[in-house]
Amino acid sequence: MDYQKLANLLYPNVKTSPEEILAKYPPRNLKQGEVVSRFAPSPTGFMHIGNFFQMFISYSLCKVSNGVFFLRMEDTDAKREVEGARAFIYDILNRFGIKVDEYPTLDGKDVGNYGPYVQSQRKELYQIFAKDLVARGKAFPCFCKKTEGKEEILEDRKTKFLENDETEYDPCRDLSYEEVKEHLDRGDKFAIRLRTKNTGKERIVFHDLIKGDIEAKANAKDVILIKNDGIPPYPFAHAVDDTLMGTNVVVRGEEYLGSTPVHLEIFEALGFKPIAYCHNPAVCKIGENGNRRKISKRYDPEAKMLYYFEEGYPKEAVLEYLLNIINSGFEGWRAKNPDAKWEDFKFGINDITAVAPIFDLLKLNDISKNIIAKMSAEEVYENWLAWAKEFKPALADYLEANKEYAIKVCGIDRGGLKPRKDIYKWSMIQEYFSYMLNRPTEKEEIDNIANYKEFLTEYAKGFTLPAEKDEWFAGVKSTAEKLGYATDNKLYKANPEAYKGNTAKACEYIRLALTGKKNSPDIYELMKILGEKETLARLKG
RNA sequence: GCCCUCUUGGUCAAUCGGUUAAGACGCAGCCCUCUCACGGCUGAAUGAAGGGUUCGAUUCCCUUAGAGGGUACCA
Repeated sequence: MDYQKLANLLYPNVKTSPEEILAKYPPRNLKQGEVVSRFAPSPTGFMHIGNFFQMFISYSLCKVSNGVFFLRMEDTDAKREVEGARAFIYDILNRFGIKVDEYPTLDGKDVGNYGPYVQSQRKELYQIFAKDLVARGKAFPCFCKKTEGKEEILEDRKTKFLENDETEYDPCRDLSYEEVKEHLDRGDKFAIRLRTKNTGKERIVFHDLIKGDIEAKANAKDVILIKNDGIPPYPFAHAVDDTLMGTNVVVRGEEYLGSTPVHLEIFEALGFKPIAYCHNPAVCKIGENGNRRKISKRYDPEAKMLYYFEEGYPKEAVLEYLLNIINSGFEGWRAKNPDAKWEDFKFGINDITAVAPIFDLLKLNDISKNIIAKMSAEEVYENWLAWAKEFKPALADYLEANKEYAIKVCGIDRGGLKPRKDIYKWSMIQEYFSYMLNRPTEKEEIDNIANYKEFLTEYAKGFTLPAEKDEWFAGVKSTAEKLGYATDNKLYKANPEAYKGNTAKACEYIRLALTGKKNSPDIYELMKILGEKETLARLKG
């Protein structure tokens, strides 16, 4: 069989040789240990935490090694493309401050020397390598009926392939030149399949950066290299693209682990050096049946990366949380370096998690609380305002019109050694400090509380806001004492019947009058921010 | 069915043959205190099961179980 002749029959217009292409993509000039990796999303929807998780591992490996991180748009499946999805990918990356070294711009230009970075623009490249494979007898054209639905494919395969799991040789692998020509003359479309060299008995070992050495059965299927629409499915595109682009670590989801032997054989057939793999597990949730299940956009709002912005989580909180579940070294590092930026964490390749983590919103909240607790009142205000501008314009207007006051509110119990840690997302501040932004409503119920009115009437008499907290507290105590409240808690506890209540009770009344709530930050601090006039108005009801 | 991966408290997890099996979140209690929070202290809670190997297994090996993934002209 003259394979070269066959190749020319299949691809009469492809004249370029693989060598010429390879020469155009010289090896990158890298120092020892520098990682070249990529984020290769399909523009099929809104960015999912799983994509982001995987991207973030890839990005971190590049960053810690001072390597190259690039973006490749995998848009070979035009049917699944969703409008706006491309722009959305860039939007999320930008929001999180993820810097990409090489990428395709939205209007189709390339930044970087190893493009095109959009797969749909690389069709010729794939055909050059496919033709070469045919010419060397390592691949062949397949004219089997293309099927639309999965069932049909499987039905088709049942009759086509052996059931013994040893080999899956395609019936077209031994078509003669004449038979191929006949098909072509009839106008039949062809796919290209790999002519596997294996017999189903061979085993291979490959190394995974997370899981270590993995032994598996070598590929023994004549897998598709080029679909009959001329576009390669993932494995062939991966081999060609990542080789030409100089990728040296491929970070991808665990779902690819099983097909790695296929990829390895394709690399070998092409004469390419294999690339290191890092198969990361999926982010999970506990399902209704108590088992792990992949976190899903449909059921879990937190699966969508935009969710964190809608809710108003600081981006650092989300990133740190992810680092926390990606890399077991992070939390310890954070404990030792409480004030360092997350960017300074030395991401250890050996510490990447091998177990599918269960997403824990409570932990995220905790990390977020600590991050927000370290911010100044001005920073909180700016973040809150930026969030409101995007998601709650009316609130943004209020915040801008009352900037000074709003900053004071943001500053409540902030700073100092033991800052308050209640707030973990911007969207909760408005409700949290609602009583500072508006007078409390639902007064009637409060007014009916026993002794409430009596105390406040007395307390409001001649009320002035002292300059010192001690003085203020003395005032509260004096009113309380006058009305028969205990100001010494030990005495009160020993004999509660003798009193109307204690200082705590008195403070509760004041707090209710000011905030409408039984819990709030320090009363005196609130009074100072509200001002004497507003405080008095609220005390008088 | 077959193939691959994973399995330490509720969650994230440390240990890389010898520890009273760290730490964080969450939970409970106590202290502080004008409430709540913060902070401090204390506590409950973990090696999937069964076999080996070893003086000694959470750690190494095997079996089983469970979970996840794959088994497409999807990625």
